[in-house]
Amino acid sequence: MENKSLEVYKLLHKSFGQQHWWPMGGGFRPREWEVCVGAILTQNTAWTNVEKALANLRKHKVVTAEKMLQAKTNDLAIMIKPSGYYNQKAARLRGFSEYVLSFGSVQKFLKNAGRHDLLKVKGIGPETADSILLYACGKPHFVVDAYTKRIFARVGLVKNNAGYDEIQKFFEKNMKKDEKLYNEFHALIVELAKRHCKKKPLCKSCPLEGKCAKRI
DNA sequence: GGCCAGGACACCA
DNA sequence: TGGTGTCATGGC
Repeated sequence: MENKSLEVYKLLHKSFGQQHWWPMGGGFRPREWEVCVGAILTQNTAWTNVEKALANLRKHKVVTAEKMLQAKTNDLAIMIKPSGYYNQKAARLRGFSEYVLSFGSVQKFLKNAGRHDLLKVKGIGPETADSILLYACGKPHFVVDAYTKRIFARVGLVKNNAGYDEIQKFFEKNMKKDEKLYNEFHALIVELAKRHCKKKPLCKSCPLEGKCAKRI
């Protein structure tokens, strides 16, 4: 069978080039812990707002799971306020920190984390879990976000009403389980969505030949 | 001033 | 099991 998902990957990669997303990236390589925090803070939130929240956490030196548990939930909420849903996310960050430290250390968590148990942590859904497993733990879990659903439904590779697991299975079945490939693919999908949104459609220069036009 | 952004969860029928 | 409301800031 012709591998359509890989074909889309190649088209995007050819058009946009290497994305250098964390933690593989070029200049700035955040520590794995910050990748986990970013995955939680970016829930339904623009990344520019997440960066402001991360900068506040660095400014107050709340840069480890231990520090996050030591901080008061209210103080944590104020630090992450720019990322929105701050009360909810402050509680989620503390709950996640507690879970991570139950492994003994962040390094042990990164090595031994499993999707099934991660999903039991309050505030960690499928996308956040897979983002953490892929970008922090370096394990080959394909991340399915809202862009992935819209784009691949539009080009006709997944059903409009397909659920998270179904879409993830589509990619993981059709491509080799490769952490670097999944990392780059997800980054390219986000890049396509950024460049080709309702306000500034790429139209003629869209790598998917306009099939994903209108709104991604 | 409205819409949207790299979701998840509680609640209800 | 699926649909709906809620959480909330900042950029355009």
